[in-house]
Amino acid sequence: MATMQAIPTVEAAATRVRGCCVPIAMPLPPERAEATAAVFRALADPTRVQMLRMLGDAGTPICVCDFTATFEQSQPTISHHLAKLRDAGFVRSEKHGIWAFYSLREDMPEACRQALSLLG
Amino acid sequence: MATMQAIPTVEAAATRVRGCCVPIAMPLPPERAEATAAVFRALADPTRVQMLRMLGDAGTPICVCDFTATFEQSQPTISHHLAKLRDAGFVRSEKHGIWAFYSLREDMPEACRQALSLLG
DNA sequence: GGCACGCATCGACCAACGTCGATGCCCGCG
DNA sequence: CGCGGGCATCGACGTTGGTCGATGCGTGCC
Repeated sequence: MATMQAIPTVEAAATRVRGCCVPIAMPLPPERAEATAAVFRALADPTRVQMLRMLGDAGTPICVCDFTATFEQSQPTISHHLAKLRDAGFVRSEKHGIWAFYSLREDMPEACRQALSLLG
Repeated sequence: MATMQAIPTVEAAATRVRGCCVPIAMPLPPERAEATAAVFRALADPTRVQMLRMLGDAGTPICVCDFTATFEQSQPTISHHLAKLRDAGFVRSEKHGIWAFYSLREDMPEACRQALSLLG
């Protein structure tokens, strides 16, 4: 079945002899490629991956102080990661008195929602 | 249905008065979170996003010289991006004479395969 | 056998990122 | 009204990542 794999390769190599270095049409408009990369960039850190999984598992907003108690990182760093997730469109924050709670955005961008589904 | 959303928030805030700063159990083992982040890190660049889409659309191996002719980046930079995709498990390379062809790995890691499906 | 070509690797540079301590702001409480 | 606590912001630092020019390696061709 997989023996068909090698054929187009050699085929292509032969074709190259007179058709090399041909520019390829961009599959995505530049802004779209950048936006897609930005979503992935927000997930390119293990701490943020864990945070999103926690929010998904909990189903309820989570207090920043709980995150601070969970990870072995400083409070500013925790705030930094949460801000990244918020800027990327994954979460929103609401303040209740002294505390700030973060939760998954129910109106999350579609790209974020799909990426979320394959965390882990 | 979604009206239940606001309740646990205030509820949680009230609970916090005596249950604050409680560590959360890690949803993922650290290595797994790091591995997941690594996959996303490979996709955290618009050029690499375009490259993977091109490989998926083409269905056949693509020559490095074509990538070089496509993007407005130097040849070493193109090589660099392709190496990142190869190290992450997305693509493989084979040389035919002078040319090097890259193609999507048919035995791609599951995490990569899933991530590929939501490119764009 | 030397030459030209395609590609990978190297070294350097700058920007972006993760991390921290210090600081400032806002809220609830005495 | 001042005080303490939770969180965001700021400034600084080291590390990583994207980019390039220069170089090296292997291959096909004259």
